[in-house]
Amino acid sequence: MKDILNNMENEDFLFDVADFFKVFGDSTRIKILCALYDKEMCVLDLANAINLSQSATSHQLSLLRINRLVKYRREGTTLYYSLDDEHIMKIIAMAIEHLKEK
Amino acid sequence: MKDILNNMENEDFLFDVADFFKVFGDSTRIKILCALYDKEMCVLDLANAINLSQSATSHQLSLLRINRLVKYRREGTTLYYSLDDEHIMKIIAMAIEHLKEK
DNA sequence: ACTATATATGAGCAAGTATGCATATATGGA
DNA sequence: TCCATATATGCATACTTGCTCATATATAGT
Repeated sequence: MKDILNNMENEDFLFDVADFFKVFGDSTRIKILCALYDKEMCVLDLANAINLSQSATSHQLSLLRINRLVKYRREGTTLYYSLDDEHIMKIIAMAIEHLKEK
Repeated sequence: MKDILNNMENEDFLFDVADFFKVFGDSTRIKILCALYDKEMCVLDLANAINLSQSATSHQLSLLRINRLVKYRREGTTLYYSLDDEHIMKIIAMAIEHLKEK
């Protein structure tokens, strides 16, 4: 890890690492990701499931999209969102395990 | 994951999960954790290593302490900080792997 | 072209947070 | 006890962020 710290080029990389965690650091987004683990969902159903406004849900989905944690497919006017990467739930599961231990 | 969402008791748990990630969602704290991966360090050396004031460094260490990510041992007036859990760097390493892929 | 439905987006606000400054606390030595 | 060194902490501030409201965009049907 020392080489990561000493190299200025890699200092930028640590920002990326922090930003990556930042995406998971919000309970609304965690709820969205957990909901999508079970099945793909459209925005309104997702909003109802986590008890949040359509707008707020869409804003958060946009953030998750930018960070490539979710993807979507269109069917008419409806967008069905799903997880972009199996990897993601493993990371959340890891955190859950860690929390259960302590 | 569905049962986590539907159960109100578990809704609190999702806040804990988000809070856990929130601690990692700051580049200063990531720098501290990476620095401590190599060896235990006192506050001032740590502050110099990551180019931050003593005060700010201490504030962040306090946060890391509360969340049980770091521990310390005293030697005179000096406190030597180290990682509290081997588990922690695995989580960071997982994020790094994820970022390298995309 | 008009309307309805589903979603996205920009602006603004309130709440949270990271940092620096000043100061307090703690330990050890003279 | 007084001083020096190392660290912690309360407060103020600038910055970030998640939400709501209003509005824009997109698709499909009539």
